[in-house]
Amino acid sequence: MPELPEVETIRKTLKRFIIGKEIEEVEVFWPRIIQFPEIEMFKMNLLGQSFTDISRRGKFLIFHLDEYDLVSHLRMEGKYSVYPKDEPKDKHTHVTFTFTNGEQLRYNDVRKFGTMHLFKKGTYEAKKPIVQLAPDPFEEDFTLDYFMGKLERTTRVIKNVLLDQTVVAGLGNIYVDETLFKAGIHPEKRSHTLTKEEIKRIKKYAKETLSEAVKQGGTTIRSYVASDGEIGMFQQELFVYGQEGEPCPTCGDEIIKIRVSNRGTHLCPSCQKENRE
DNA sequence: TTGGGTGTTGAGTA
DNA sequence: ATACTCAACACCCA
Repeated sequence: MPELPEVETIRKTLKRFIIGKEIEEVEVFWPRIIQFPEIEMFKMNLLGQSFTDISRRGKFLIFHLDEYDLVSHLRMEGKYSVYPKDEPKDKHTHVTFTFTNGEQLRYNDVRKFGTMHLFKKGTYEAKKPIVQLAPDPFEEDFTLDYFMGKLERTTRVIKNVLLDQTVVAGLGNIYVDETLFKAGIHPEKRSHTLTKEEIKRIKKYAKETLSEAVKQGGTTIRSYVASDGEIGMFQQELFVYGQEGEPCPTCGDEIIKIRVSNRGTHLCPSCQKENRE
């Protein structure tokens, strides 16, 4: 499900529901989701803790509590929402945090791929999975020099490099395709062959695409909803993702779908040529 | 009915 | 270093 814009939307909406709420019980129905520490310690550490804030790094949500930080990745279908605790749970609710006020924060994940790590406050940045995460396009240290340095040193195809969260955080399959379309670059172009101007365009359009999508509350293709139940609206502004067979908004040629490293990849064959002079 | 595809990522293997 | 396959899991659709 979520890439940076969806995670950011969830962060903003969920904040309103949980800040200041104190946890009195934690239940885990699918143990794999809890990566660290082991389950009993995870539950025990959270008892009596109150949520103070939610932040985001790339596609990770970071829940800040009094003495701990909870690092959560939604992978394909993870969702959070708050209910009265006696409302019946849906069959895909795998972790619940019950508050002292009778409400309950629920983690719902149809495919059960999501992960949670709980660390002592202030230590998560130095630990996996956050430690190896690159800056996202909104962060100050995502500079042109940094980005060029990364792209020059690899022969991999550009689409794969942009999906690599240790190069740039936050982009997934939708926003990589949109970014490369706007930049006029073929997704299978080798990273080290890109010119400085092309790299500048990728950097600019990655940021622009993500920020427009945040403004629209994310993209809802299938299942994504924010924590208040609202769907995203950015799908109306997609140029290539899911648009195979439609005319390119720039040149009118047909948008095609190919496979790049086994990921569905959408592009305009006229605007994004593999070898351009 | 079945198999291929889905907004993600990590491990294992050459 | 890179590429490829598989795995985690459930659902949808042709």
